[in-house]
Amino acid sequence: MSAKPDTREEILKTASNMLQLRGFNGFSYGHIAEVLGVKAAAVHYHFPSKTDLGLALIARYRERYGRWMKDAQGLSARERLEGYITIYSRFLQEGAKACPAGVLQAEYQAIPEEMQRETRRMVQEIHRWLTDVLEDGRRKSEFAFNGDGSDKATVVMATLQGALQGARALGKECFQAAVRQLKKDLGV
Amino acid sequence: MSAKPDTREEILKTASNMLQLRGFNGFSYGHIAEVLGVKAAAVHYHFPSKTDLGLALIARYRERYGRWMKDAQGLSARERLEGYITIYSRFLQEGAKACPAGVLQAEYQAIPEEMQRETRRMVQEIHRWLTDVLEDGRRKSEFAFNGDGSDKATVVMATLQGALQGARALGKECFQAAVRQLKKDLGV
DNA sequence: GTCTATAAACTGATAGAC
DNA sequence: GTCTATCAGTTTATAGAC
Repeated sequence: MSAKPDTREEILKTASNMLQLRGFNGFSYGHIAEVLGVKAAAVHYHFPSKTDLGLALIARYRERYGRWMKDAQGLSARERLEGYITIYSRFLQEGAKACPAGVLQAEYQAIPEEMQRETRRMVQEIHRWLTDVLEDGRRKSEFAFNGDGSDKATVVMATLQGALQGARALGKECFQAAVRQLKKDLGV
Repeated sequence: MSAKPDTREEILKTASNMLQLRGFNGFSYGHIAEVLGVKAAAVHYHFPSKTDLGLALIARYRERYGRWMKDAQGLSARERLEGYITIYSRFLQEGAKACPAGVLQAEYQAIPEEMQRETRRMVQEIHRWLTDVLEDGRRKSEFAFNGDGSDKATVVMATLQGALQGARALGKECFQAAVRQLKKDLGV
């Protein structure tokens, strides 16, 4: 198995990297093709339009988040939060990648409408999940914070997203600093 | 006065809007020219290369921040923080604009090296200023928070930046929610 | 000094070769 | 089914008109 080159998967991997490093409008079919050693038109075979490629990327991110959330279901709120943070921490290790949702939101007005819609869905899904984790954790005294759980989820998401981007200008320590503070603010 | 059309200033205004709404790679000289009712090449007269335009934009943002910080010097830490938040709040009102630094960091690897450097300077400047405000405020018991002032500044910047972007997917309330939580976490 | 006509390179996309 | 040759439109940039 895995003997098949599976160009489609290679395209998605390459495009995902470029999206997180350069933004959706920061790479072209030509860039992807160059990495894979094919012509740009070969990429068009697998993803006819760039919108198709973008939608496939978002769908992939959503699937992964979904699978991950399902796997984490049994864990304590604290462990789930820890795991969530680890996802972002890994992005940083993989060469200062930003959060996909963050990148897409940053250039929101410059991506196709369908991608805007799917981006919204992805973000809303994560926000709902995180709200639940935080409120559950507070009920069980794993976390301590004031105010709405939904508000706190907004802060946590925004902070991790922003800190990942901030790491480009302030260095990687920026992200660890943000995580430290976030935890302090959650009484962890 | 102000009889002169001052194309240069019009270009900067238009480009600034587009940068905050669409990202640096999300607009072209053609887009700007269309808004101003001239040809794309006319824009090249004022800013020979797109890098020149980008650098002028960042310089402009830095000047404004600098002037604003100077004007705020006499104020209490709490007032300075409030003013800082208002800057972002205004971005949101002006049609869901994102923070310039946030946008540039999001597509960091896809902007010219000189712009990366100037972006870093801008972010570091703001970070230093905010660290000072937070530590000063804590000394004078205007704020209450644990940990390093620099860490806290990282969180505040990242959160506002992230929340402004998050407003695209979660709605404008997202930003107010983040501000509410930030203030709670500062004991304000 | 200011802008337009024009070119060279790139980008997204189609038609057709293997 | 998979990929290459090729095209039309855009984007950045230059040379030259007013």
